[in-house]
Amino acid sequence: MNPQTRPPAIPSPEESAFLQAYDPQAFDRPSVTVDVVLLALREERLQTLLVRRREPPFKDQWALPGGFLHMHESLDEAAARILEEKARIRGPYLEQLYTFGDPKRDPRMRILSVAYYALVNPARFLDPPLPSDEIALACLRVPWIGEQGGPAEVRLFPESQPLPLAFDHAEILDMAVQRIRGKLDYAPIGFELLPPSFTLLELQKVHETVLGRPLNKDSFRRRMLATGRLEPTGKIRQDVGRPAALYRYLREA
Amino acid sequence: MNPQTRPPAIPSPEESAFLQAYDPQAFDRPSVTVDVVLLALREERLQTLLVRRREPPFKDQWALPGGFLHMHESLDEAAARILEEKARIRGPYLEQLYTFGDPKRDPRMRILSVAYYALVNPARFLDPPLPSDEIALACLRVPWIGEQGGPAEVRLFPESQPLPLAFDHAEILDMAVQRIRGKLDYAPIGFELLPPSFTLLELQKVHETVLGRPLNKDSFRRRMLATGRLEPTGKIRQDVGRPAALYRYLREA
DNA sequence: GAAATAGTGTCTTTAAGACAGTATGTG
DNA sequence: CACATACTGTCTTAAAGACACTATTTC
Repeated sequence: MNPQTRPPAIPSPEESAFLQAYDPQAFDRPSVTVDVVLLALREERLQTLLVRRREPPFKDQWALPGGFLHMHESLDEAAARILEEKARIRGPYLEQLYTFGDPKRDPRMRILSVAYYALVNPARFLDPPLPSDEIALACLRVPWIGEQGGPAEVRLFPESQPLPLAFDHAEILDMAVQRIRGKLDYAPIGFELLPPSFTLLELQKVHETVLGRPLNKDSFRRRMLATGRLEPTGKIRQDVGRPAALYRYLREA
Repeated sequence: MNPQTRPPAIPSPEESAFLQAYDPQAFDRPSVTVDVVLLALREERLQTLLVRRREPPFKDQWALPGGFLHMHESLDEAAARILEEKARIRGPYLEQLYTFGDPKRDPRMRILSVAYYALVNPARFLDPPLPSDEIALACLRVPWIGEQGGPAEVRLFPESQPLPLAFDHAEILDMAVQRIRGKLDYAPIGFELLPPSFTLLELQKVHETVLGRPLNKDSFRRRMLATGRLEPTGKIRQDVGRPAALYRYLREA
């Protein structure tokens, strides 16, 4: 990066004087929360982490894990903190999704939500047993395929009724699924939902579950191996049928 | 907001310890601005709208057009308002880009920037003549191809020196170019930079300028016509050489 | 007619899909 | 052995790229 095109680190004396006189409370401001769509794969289903609200509005309904942005932390740090607080997950794949700012999205007051989505291997957070009354990994059913929008449905158990979500969290969830589906086509992020080593068929099942449609096995193998980012670990998974080679994902180019 | 509930500006050592332990700023609010990367195409160059800052910080430097979010408007409305205020442009293609929230991105205080990008046909805003001292359509030069990141350089004239931008606006600009390049591959948004009717070669030149690389003419024509969203207007552009059919973009599926 | 751009037809190349056939484990 | 899954090879199909050729204008 060219330093010439970047702002100077130290303000001039003139600017320092201005900064001291500045009243940061001069204007009214919205509150800012960070909400996280955590996606994980369990039992061949896409699942998402929900927490039950203990206070109005939407008391006792389910919502995405979230919290207010602290003044000293970046947005990325806030998202990571919230995931660690609510689900004890550290260092997952985490990416900013969209910022939701409808003036009426929270009935109390003006609150922006900077939404993130996280992909995680569920083995990493089965430590505190789920589900409970407070927090649950809910099943996600997305009745549409491809990248177009559509309502995602969320259930506590595969056969129970769809849950209504608090605020505009259903919309946030929709966008998270839409985003990951679109991204899966050109970025091999499916492995983020798997343990460090996995077979090609496991990776394909991940893609199929996320995309909601079957994939051609031959071309999937070819495409994945052609990326050059899958390295055989040398080990073998013996399950049923012929043993399969285990691969590891190479993050560096 | 009641100022009494806020901590004093300069806490005593004892209070500092309290503040650190209990993080009272956790419920303080950041300011929120909306900044817009306006992209237009003039003279076969990608250009972006910049305004000169009249106040510190970064006084007299160029910045993206932006402003504080009003409490009654949505983020989309704020972006549209800012574009109309700064450049008198109404109803352009406008899409949220990313939210920038580094705690130190503004030296005054904590300010989030919800960034948008807009695509517009420059014929629509040559009404107030540009450039001036206050506002300019600056040339964009992006020395990298494809969708990977890289520093975008901005100049007032094609041959002048690159301008430093205020705050983290260079980073925002980088991401806007990255986003539109990625999107061009699967969404035919090039026509947003053109007048309502255009020839296929004009559309191809737009794609080439944005992507920074030449495209195959035959396959570009085929791909565009195969989308089924280009409708011949029946009219003809006579310029030099054989006249070309003019097309209009069909927004509905 | 020369130059320039528009548009068509077709061959080659490449990637995806389909599918047969072989390999190697389990019971 | 049957069965299940892993992997290879090859044929077909569809899209992209390359390129030759014709068409229609301006000069």
